[in-house]
Amino acid sequence: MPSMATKDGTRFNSNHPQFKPKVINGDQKRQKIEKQRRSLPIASVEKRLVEEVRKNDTLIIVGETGSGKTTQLPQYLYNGGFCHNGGIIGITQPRRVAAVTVAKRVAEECGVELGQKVGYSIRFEDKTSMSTKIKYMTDGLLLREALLDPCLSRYSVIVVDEAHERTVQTDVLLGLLKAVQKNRSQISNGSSNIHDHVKKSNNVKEEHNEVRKSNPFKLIIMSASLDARGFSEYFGGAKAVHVLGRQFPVDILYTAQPETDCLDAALVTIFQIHLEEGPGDILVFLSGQEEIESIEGLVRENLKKLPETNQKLLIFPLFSSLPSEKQLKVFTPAPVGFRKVILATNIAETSVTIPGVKYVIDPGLVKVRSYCPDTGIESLIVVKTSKAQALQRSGRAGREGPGKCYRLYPESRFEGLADSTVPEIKRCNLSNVILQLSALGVDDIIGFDFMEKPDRMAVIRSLELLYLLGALTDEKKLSDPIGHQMARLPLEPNDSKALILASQFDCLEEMLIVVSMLSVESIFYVPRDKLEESRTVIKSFSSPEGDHVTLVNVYRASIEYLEKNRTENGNEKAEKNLRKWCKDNFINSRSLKHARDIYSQIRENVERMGLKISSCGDDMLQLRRCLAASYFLNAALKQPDGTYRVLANGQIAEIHPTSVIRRAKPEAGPSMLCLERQLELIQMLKLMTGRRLGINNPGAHIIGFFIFLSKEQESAQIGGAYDPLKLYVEHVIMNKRLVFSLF
DNA sequence: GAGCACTGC
Repeated sequence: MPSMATKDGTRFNSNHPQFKPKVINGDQKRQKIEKQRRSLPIASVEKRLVEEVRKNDTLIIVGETGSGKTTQLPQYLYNGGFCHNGGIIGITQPRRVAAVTVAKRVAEECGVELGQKVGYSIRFEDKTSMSTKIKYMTDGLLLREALLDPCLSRYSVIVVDEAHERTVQTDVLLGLLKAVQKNRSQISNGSSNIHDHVKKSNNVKEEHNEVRKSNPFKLIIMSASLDARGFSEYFGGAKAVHVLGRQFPVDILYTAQPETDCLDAALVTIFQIHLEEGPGDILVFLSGQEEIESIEGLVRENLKKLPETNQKLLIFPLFSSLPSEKQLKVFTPAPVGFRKVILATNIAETSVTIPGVKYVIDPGLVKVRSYCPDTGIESLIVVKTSKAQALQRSGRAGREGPGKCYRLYPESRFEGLADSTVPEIKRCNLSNVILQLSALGVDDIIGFDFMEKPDRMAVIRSLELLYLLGALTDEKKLSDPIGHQMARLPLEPNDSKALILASQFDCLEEMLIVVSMLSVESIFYVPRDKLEESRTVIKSFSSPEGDHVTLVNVYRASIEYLEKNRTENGNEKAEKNLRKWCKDNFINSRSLKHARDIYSQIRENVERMGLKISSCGDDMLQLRRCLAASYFLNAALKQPDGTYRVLANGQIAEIHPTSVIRRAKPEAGPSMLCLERQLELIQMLKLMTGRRLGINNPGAHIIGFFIFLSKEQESAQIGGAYDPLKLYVEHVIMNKRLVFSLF
């Protein structure tokens, strides 16, 4: 009889009819939950943990997977009286789904309605109320809250969960929390010297929360990595406690020799497991969509060559841009006698947990974002994983029972890997971080107390951009009103600036669409086998004015479809039909929905700021000018040989093959636009060193990543006080001066 | 004619 162990250790027979789940009454349910709670590893140290928090203002908790720290600790603290005096417990998560699912679970455990004592708050969704005491949220959201209330005066405890992931948001938050803690302890000691900015921006709340603020502020950092030293040192030698986890043992296997062809090695290993090992699904970690799709083809091909009885292997690709309905398929259990193989990116490392996985194949590579401060370009590169990451991957095989992990490299290579992944803050563009910190009153970014300092040149680059966008003054303070407005918008600085400009040039309605669409993952999704068909469909949206206007067309078309459908079929049906419409038009409906959410949020933001919202109808000239003015650093010149050269750094650029202006290669004619992100990729490939470009290149066409102007237009009177061409050329010159003075 | 890892406000 096959039997399975449930999470709480009870055993049940999965096939026997009498064990089908019965409707259980409330009391039984409570008892079951209580039993589960008590069986968690962390339960045995509840008293000690509460005591440690009472004794220490900052505590590091290292809890392995399955310890129950995320759901239990906040409840222990609540019961331990940490919400007295009206303060609340905030727990931050790097991901939205985690905040939501954990909050739901804890509300259930507490036997309360979600949104009352226990709630969550994420972008677009706030399930909290006046009575909420335990609040789960994303770390980014807490950062936004800090802009309105820099002392975080509502909170008596903040728990930063998954701190080992070291996202940009976590790192900024840690620095901020450290400062808040210092400020609040000074206030409670009566020696207040809190920053002026904090006082000014918080006048009303200050009085309101005076009582609470005098309470000490407890800070708890939770990490899954075994090494707590870094966090402890950063927080002045804070105490660290360890909580055991609950994981099944995973056998680690290495190859004898280094593999030359990773894909081939992965392929061989898949079949080796499939043919020789017992039941259990296989999870393979790959670097990206391309790799996944090619290995998928190879597995299918090889499978056909096997005897029919051995062909019972089901293949599931899994990556973030895959439409949701295809992603969901990995959760359906394999039919009896079948085995699943999941070909996944990093998404399966933390974000998605797939039941049934017993075997993990880890080629030891990962695609990461990297940032080159010299060129200011972000790109994606494939690098070796860290030890911590390899550990995280192998752990995916031991969720439900003992498992095996096949590392496709020799053990000696493992020893040579970095202990942990380089924190994101050291490999990304910092302009948004700096904007946020400036809004919090931090003027000296280089001196800010980061756990790990970002590259100095990267800071300078980003300061430069913000200065050129008009967000910072000469004194590196946030400018009024532009800087303050930009900091309030949840967008990239360039996009925020585009909105502000658009409000002055009567095209804010359209710019709202553009920045919303630019904020989401790629809007078109084309399956490999439908390449030809997609081309004609997508063409129906494309505008000779460029990719931005094309995005406006897509958005408008979808809204028009939705609204017409709504009046005929009602809201729910209309949304359903829209998803079908998206599929027919090769649009990723998840991305479109996301864009619509962002649109409404940003629209509300700009309304509150008092920006004028008007539409330019079908005349997109001003819209393009505003884009050129905000993305001026991407301005490039067309060379006589047909290539483009970026003015700000002299790099050779090319128009992306998916751009609607790829073919047009802008002749003299209307201005053209194309997608900045796509060009950045090409730009990266065509790096040019050395020679910097003269502005007065005869015969050259000025091109933005966003705007093309022919020679004729360049000399023509653009008129009015607003001249985008002049504007960005001036800016570029200014930028060059700045850059050179820094070298 | 080429390709975007994963999050987040």
